[in-house]
Amino acid sequence: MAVTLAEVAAACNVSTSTVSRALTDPEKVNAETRTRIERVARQLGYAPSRAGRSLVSGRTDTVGLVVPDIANPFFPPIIKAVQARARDKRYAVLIADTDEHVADELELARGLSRQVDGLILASPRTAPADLTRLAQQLPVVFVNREVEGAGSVVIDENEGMREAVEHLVSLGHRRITYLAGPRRSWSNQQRRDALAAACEQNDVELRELGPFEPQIQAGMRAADLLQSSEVAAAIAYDDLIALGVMSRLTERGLQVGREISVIGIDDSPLSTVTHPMLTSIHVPAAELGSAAVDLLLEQLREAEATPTPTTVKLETRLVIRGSTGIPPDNLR
Amino acid sequence: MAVTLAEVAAACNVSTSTVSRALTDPEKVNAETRTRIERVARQLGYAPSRAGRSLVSGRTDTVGLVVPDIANPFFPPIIKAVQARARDKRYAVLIADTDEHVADELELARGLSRQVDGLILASPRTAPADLTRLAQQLPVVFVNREVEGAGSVVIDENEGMREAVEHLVSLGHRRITYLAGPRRSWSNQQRRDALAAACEQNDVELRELGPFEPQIQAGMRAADLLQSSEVAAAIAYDDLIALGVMSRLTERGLQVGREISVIGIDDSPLSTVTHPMLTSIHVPAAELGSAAVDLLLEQLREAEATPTPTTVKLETRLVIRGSTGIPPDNLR
DNA sequence: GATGAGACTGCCAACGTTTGCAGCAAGAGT
DNA sequence: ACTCTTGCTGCAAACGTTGGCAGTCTCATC
Repeated sequence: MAVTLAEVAAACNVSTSTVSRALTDPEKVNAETRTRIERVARQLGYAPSRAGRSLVSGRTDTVGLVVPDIANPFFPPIIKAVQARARDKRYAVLIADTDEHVADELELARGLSRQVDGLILASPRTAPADLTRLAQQLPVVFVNREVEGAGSVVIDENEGMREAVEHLVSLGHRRITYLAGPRRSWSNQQRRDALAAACEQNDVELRELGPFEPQIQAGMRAADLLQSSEVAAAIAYDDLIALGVMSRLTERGLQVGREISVIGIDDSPLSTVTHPMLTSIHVPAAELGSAAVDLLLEQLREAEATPTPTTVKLETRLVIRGSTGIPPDNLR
Repeated sequence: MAVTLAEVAAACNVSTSTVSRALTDPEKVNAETRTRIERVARQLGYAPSRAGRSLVSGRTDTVGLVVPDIANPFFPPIIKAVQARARDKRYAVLIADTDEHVADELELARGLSRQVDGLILASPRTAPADLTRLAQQLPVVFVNREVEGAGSVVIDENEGMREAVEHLVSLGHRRITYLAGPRRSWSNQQRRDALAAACEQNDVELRELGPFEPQIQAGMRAADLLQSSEVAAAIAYDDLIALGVMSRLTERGLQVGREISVIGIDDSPLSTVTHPMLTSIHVPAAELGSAAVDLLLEQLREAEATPTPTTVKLETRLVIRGSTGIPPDNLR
């Protein structure tokens, strides 16, 4: 079917080994034969069989990527960055979507682990022990989560949160509601802690509603709860929740950015489609993705040597748009 | 490293062939030995090597999926459906994103073609001849595009467009502007034709602006052009353009749904986050994805026999929300 | 002219799986 | 007692690639 080394070899009157070397280890073979082989190979449309190669090398030149929800606009930029970086390094990417189903996460990762050299898990919600065990079986890099004994790329929410709280305070807010993400989510913990610290420091009262799934629908539900409270400023676990909140509040006749302020996290492309546009804490999604690939490939290179579990931390910052403003007098 | 057939065989005192048969062709081996082998295999955590298997079978049990832009909310539902259906059938999915870069499309597809059994190309913009040639080299199914000699899954925009035009007419509109998609896009042609036919039938004047890339930014640009025209109703090539239009118009103080009506196509999840919510022509994205997989696997089964290039056509319908309304008196 | 070095190249085994063929034992039919 | 079937199992080849090892040839050196 496809052109094999043997056919190229026959056409050149050399052995398969020579052809193999000519194409992968150019300086090991006579310049003249090499160019001849290269020409014939190109002419015949030769492409190495990945199966044959990986059988002997033990590698697959493929990395796996597990995300909770491709439809969540936070992830596509990460996915794109992962693919781009992987492609640069001649790796293919297998993607699995768990559909926010925590139970499938580990199963999908295990399934993938048979056909990849390493794994990138984005925002996993599986129990720490299981993740550590997984990381012992093959190189794994976690995005948005720190795991014992494995590499990870995380964001530091503190700066962004501090800016967000200071922004609200400067507008006159003294009370903030946190619209929490999934209960067992690692990044929900991080964000909540960062927000609590920032509130403490600025003498702001912090309340909490939730948990909510990172979906627009959940945000709409959150809006109703929020509206019946006495708080005029909300910071949501992510943009989707924030957008759901905005959508629902607007629908109910409230003016977001005047009567109530909403801040999201992720600064996804969607932040700019609503009116008013969503004030959001920017997360460097693309960097998250490419850093994860770099870290993973590093681990692959070191192989069995020292796994050196590194954590890369990326900064966040507030992007102010129209969804935040001065609170009404009665809620200052 | 990983557990192999040979190890299981040794542990069971049988040959590798027997183990292989026991696990893939159960009725070919004695019931007793089979259960013993199955037990040991599970115990040892045996998992077949995909490389070994595909070397002899010639298959990879993987399908490729090429999309123009993961970040475009139209595609995630398709991707999810493809993955889900493929997983059911024990296939893995390799995804490639062309970033709307037409030139990369074919290159990515070719690269993928070496490691997959078949390919699904979503909304390709490559020239027909190249696509036909690609389809001759391996099984390919096209989504949102009909290609000579290859299977495809497309949508029939006619019904949805008819409903959209009738909806606008019933509100009092006599003029509609089409915000065109990319010039060489097959589905742009389809949509434009369907719209033209519907306008003709309803005695509506049709104008056109564009072309625009399917991105929110482009929609914003479209909004300014639209606003300076004398038309109070627009149907956009897709939801992203429509959302960009709405966002920009709202920003400039116009009331979408009153002073101007906007209709999108795709009915993506985003349609409900804006205010007013976007009236959109619903496209069955999930069905598009699973139908594509079904069609592709069918082609794989038939193998070299008869490629039988089938076209599956899915229906569209209008979903009325808040972005459409009665036109102002001076623009009736 | 013998020796050694160096540059290329070919042979062959190995990777893990599947599968056609042959072997074997046990039982059925004559 | 003989052959024939039937049911099960093992042998060995094949898939395409890589890489260690050894072989050949050329050329310089003494």
